[in-house]
Amino acid sequence: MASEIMLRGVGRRTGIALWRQIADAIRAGISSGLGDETGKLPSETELAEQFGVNRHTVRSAISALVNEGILRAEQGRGTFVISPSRLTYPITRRTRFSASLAEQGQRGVSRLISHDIIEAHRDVATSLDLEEGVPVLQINSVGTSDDTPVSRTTAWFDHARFPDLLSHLKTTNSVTKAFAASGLDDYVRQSTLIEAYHATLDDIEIMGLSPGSIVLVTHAVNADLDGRPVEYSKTRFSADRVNLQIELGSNAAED
Amino acid sequence: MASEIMLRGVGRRTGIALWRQIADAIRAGISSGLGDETGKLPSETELAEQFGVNRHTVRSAISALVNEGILRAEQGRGTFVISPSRLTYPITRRTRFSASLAEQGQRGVSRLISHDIIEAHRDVATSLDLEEGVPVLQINSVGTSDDTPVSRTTAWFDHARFPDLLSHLKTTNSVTKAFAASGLDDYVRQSTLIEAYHATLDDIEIMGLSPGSIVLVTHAVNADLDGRPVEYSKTRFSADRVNLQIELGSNAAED
DNA sequence: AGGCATTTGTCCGTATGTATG
DNA sequence: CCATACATACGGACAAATGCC
Repeated sequence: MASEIMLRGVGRRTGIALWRQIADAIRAGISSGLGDETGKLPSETELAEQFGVNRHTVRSAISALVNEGILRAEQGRGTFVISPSRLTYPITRRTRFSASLAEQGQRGVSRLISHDIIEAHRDVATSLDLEEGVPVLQINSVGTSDDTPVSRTTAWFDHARFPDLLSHLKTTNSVTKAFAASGLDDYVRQSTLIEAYHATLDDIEIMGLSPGSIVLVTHAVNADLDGRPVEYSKTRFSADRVNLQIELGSNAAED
Repeated sequence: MASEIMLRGVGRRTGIALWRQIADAIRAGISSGLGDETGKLPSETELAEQFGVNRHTVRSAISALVNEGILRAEQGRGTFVISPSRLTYPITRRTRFSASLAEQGQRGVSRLISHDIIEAHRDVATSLDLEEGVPVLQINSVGTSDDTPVSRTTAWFDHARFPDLLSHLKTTNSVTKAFAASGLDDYVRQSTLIEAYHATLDDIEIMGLSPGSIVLVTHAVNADLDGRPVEYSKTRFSADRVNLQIELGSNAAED
């Protein structure tokens, strides 16, 4: 079926090598159902025709994707898609990190990789409704689904209000449970801002992305039921591996 | 002030030319407050040092951004930022296209550029809860803020239910008013899916983007107050020009 | 006015990466 | 594998415009 979704979209003298443009197009096409039922891509010659380039150029693109672990090339048989599907990450008033990932990917986990007590600077202070310079707990974690890193998060918490949060985080490995152990039973998503940019070197290293790939960034504030912010987080999702699903709430008549 | 936000992040042999990586970094840095109060960038020599490249390479990057209309270079004086700010587009249960744009950019308009009656195929049919193959109205429009295109939308409507929608759209130039003229007084956002990918040639032409830049895509379903879908739309935002702001609704306890 | 530092603009040549056939 | 053409990146030198002393 669908194998001419991408067709054209490559240009020259753009500062982006043709082989990378084609690699990006194939990677994007895979999530929208490129490749037949067996996951077999069109032949190099066919792809070269579709994109209007030389077969060598297509080979460079495929070679890069094989290197990323997205494709597998078998001599005499063809080129095959390895991980065909894209994760859908829900954003709701009650978004819970680890739970959401686990629902779709079989083994979704969030792993704490570093932490620190720092002074809140502008963005963090305003988001958490604190004075600049007060101590906040900053944690970095990586979200994984089926052994593939799909996101990385930096989150900040008011250290004065939750002095023992870090130790709870380490034992429970869950923000929700750590909050509960700190006496906060429930919290809701207060605001979410979404932007997108090209992966930085850090993104590339930590999430195993390829240069030039896209990162979806959410800036989120969670608040307790009184509306006081308790967590500010910045999560970078690999746009090749996840979509964001916004749930604005019940769609019954609102009044 | 802030002029070393970007610092590093360029790599070689990646298939993406250094000048384009640097152009992307500068473009991204501008929205996070690069350049001093007067909008003056560091000199070409300084930038070259910061990025660890030759001055000529920085010049290529700047030249591309001047061409995009983002920077202005003046011999003997320096290089200056022209349009410093990024638009924030809100997504709520009651998102209204033209109104939202108009609030921030002074002159936000949505312009209809083409339309057609076509047969619904899979995505459209399932999103609108119709049978595949039934006639639907498809419209293409471009959203503009301050004479700069910031988004382009393709939207589909059930032709059987709203046979006169197109003529209403042409006269009112507003989906909300056209719905009202067709007897639908109110509607709410039912679902929103967000993804991101590299700009296609169409995106580049229609929105005046540069190759390799990023497009944020929202797939949205609007429904009447009985929950029946009335509009399915796919909007592509220039990620360099807009952020998406998610409003999940009141954050009082929900039960 | 002149002199000088700073900054962008233009030219040269050369090495390497990219793309074709 | 090979040869060829063009884009990219570097290094250096100098011109042109600006602003300040």
